[in-house]
Amino acid sequence: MVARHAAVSRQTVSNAFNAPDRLRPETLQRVRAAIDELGYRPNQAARSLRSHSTRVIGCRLLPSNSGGVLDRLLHALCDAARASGYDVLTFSARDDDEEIEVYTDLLRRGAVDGFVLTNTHHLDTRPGWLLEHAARFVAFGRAWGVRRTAHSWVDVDGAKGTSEAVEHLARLGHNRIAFLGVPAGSGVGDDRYRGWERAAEQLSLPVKGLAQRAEDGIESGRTLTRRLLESARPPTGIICVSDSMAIGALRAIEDGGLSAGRDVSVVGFDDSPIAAVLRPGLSSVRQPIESVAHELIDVLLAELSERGRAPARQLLAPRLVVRESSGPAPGASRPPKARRPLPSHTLETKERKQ
Amino acid sequence: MVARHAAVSRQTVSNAFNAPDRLRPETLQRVRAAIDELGYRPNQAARSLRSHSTRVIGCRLLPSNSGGVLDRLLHALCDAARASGYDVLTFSARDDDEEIEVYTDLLRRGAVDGFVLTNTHHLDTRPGWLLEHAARFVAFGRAWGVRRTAHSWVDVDGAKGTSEAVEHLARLGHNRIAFLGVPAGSGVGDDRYRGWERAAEQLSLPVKGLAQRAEDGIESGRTLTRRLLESARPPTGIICVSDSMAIGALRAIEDGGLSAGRDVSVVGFDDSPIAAVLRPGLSSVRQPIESVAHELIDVLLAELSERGRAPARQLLAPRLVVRESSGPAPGASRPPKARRPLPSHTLETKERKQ
DNA sequence: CCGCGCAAGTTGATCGTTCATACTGCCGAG
DNA sequence: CTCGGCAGTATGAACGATCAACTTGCGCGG
Repeated sequence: MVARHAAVSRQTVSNAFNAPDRLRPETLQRVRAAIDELGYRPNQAARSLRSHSTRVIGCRLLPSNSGGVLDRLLHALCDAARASGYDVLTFSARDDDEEIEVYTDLLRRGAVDGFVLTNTHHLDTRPGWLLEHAARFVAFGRAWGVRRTAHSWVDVDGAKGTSEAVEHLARLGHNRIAFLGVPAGSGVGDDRYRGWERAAEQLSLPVKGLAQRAEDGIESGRTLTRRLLESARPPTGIICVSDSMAIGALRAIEDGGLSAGRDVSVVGFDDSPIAAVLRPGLSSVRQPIESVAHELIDVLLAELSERGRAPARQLLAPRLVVRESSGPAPGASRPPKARRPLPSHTLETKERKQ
Repeated sequence: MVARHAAVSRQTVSNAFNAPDRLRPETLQRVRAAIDELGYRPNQAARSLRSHSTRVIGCRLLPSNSGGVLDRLLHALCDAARASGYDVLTFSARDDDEEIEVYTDLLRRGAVDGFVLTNTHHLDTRPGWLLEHAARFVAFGRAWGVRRTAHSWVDVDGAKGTSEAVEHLARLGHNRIAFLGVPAGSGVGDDRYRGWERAAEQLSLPVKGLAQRAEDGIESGRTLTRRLLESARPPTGIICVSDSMAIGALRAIEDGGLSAGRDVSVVGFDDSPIAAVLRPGLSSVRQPIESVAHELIDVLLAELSERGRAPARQLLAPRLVVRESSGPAPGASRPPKARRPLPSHTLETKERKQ
C-alpha cells in the first residue's frame, strides 16, 4: 500500500474507498488527495479474494437473431453496471444446458457475483438451477409457466404494447385488426396475444378468426398474412408478435398488390433497427431497454447486498413508435377518434433514443 | 485446498492445472479424479492475485450502428476466449477518450490482462496510449495513417472485397461500375475504394466520374446514386462502401422507376442482417468475423505470454455473398465470362455461417 | 561405494486487500 | 478522580492460490 503517502494506515485508505463516512472529513480529504496524486486503484483480485465479491456480473450473449434488442440491452447494462462500480462479463452458449455449465464454471471459480438472465422462456430450467445453487441473479423476463416465482425479475409489459397498438389502429379507423402470433405456450407470445385480445374486446372489435399463429419468422408472417388477406373478410390492420413477422406481413401485402400503410396497416414488435430502414417504415412497439437495464442492475445489486430479501418484480411499459406502415383505415376518410393529432404516440423523426 | 482428498499437496493440485506434464501420469489421474469428484475449480481471485494474470480480456462495445458486425464479433470472441480459458469483459464508451479512461481504470485495478480494440480509425489515439502504458492488446483493424505500426492487428482485406465485387459484376457483363464511398481519409473507406479502382483498371473499365463520396448513411447513398443515374452515362453497377449506402442506392433506383438487380446492380459491404431481409436481397461482401475473432484471441494470447515479441499482423479475405440485387447487365444477354456457373462465389441459400 | 543429476513432490513465503479486533484519545456522567 | 463509551485509526490475520526454493528417491557413471 503505497498510499501511506498520506501518513495513515492501510486500513484507513481502505475505508476511504469502502466506508468514507467513518473517516474524519479532514482525513478523508488528505487520503483522497494522496490517492489522486498516486493514481491508486485497489487491486481487484486482492479485494475479491478477501471480500468474496468480484464486482463482476455475468451475462449471456443472446443469439443475434433478437433484432438488436440484445445489443441495446448489453450496452445499457454495461453503462448501468459501471455507474455502480461493477463490470459485465459476457459469454455465449448454444443452449440453456451449456449456459448452466458456464454458470457452474464461473460460480466455482468465483469469477462473478451474479447473473443477468436473458431470454427467459416457458419452463426455463435456469432460474431453478440458480436458486438451487444459491446464486444471485435477476431475469429479464418473467418466470413464465411457473406458479410462484421465487426470484427477481424485470420485464416489459408486452400485453400493454399490443393493446396500445390495437388502440392506435382503432383510432385510425380500423375495425378488423388481426394478430400474428407464435404458437401458444411461449410466455412472451401469449402475453402479447392477450394484449391484442383484451384491447379488441374492450373496443368491441371482432377477434374470431383474426388470430393466426406459427413459428416466428419472415416466411411465417408472409404465409399467415396471405391467408388472412385471402379470407372472406380480410383485416385492414395487422399486429405482429415480432418485427420478423411484420416484415413477412409487409411482403404478403405487396405480393397481393396492396399497399402497406394505405390498404393494410401493420405494426411490429421490438422496433429492431430494420424497422426504421424498411419502406414503408414499420410501426413497432419499442421496449424501454435502457430502463430495463437500470432496473436489472438495481435489483441485482439489492439482491447481492441483502441475502434472503423478497424477490423484486418490475414491469415496465413499452412505447409504440409510429411509422408509415400504419395509416388511416381505407374508406375511413375521417377516422372516428383521430381528429386531433394523436396524443399518446409520437411520430418518429429520425433516430429516437428511449 | 480441499483437494488433499487425493493425498497430495496443494502445489501438486496446482500443477495438475498449470503444468500437468510435471506430474507422473498416475498421480495426475488421481488428482484429476479428486478434482472431478469434488467439483473443484481454482479460485480466480487468488490465482490472479498471485500470478498477476486475470485471464480476462477487455473489449469495448461498439455503438450498435455497425450493422451486426460487432454482435458477431463479440459472440465469436467470447467463444474463442473461453476455449482458451479466458473470459471477456465488456464496457461501453461514448468516444475514444472515455475508452481510454476505462482502460486506465481496468489496468490500474488489474481487472484485465489485455484488450481487443475495435473500430480502429485514422489517427486513432488508442494504440499509442496503450503502447505507452505497456498494455497488451490487439486491434481489429490496421493502424491507419501511421507509418510504422508497432502493435499487433488483425484485419479484413477490404480492397480485396471490393475487387471481387467488381469482378463479380464484370462477369455479369457490367462495364460501367460505380463506387459509393466515404470521404477520403478514413482508412477503411480508402481501402475499399482502392479495391474498386484497382479491379476496374485491371479490367480496363472506366473509373472517371464513377466514384462518389459522402458521409456514410442511407440518405447519402440515395443522393449519390440519384446523381449517378441522372448523369450522361449512368453506371449499370454500383459497389458501396457499406450496406447503408447500398440501401440508399436501392431506394434511388426504385425512385427512378428502375429495378435493382435488373436495370442496375448493387453490391453492399458487411452483409448486415438487413441485407438478407431486403427486397431484392442485397449482395454484400461478408467479413469472416469468426476467423477474425480466433486470430484476435490467438494473437493476444501470444502477446500476453511473450513480452516484447514482434507485432503480429493478419489480413483475412472477405467473401462476396450474392443475392438478387446483382444480376446480369441489361442488354448483355450472354454475359462475356459467365457461361459456366460462377466459380468463386457461392449463392446463398438461407443463413450461411462463416 | 560415492556422489551427481534429474524427476516428482513438498514447504514456506507471498500477492494486496479487507475483516475482526485492539488501541488511543476525548468527553461526560457518576 | 475514575471509568464507561464512542469515534477514529492502527494492527495482525486471513482470503486461496502460485512462486521459488527445498527435499526426497532413484538411476547411473566414475
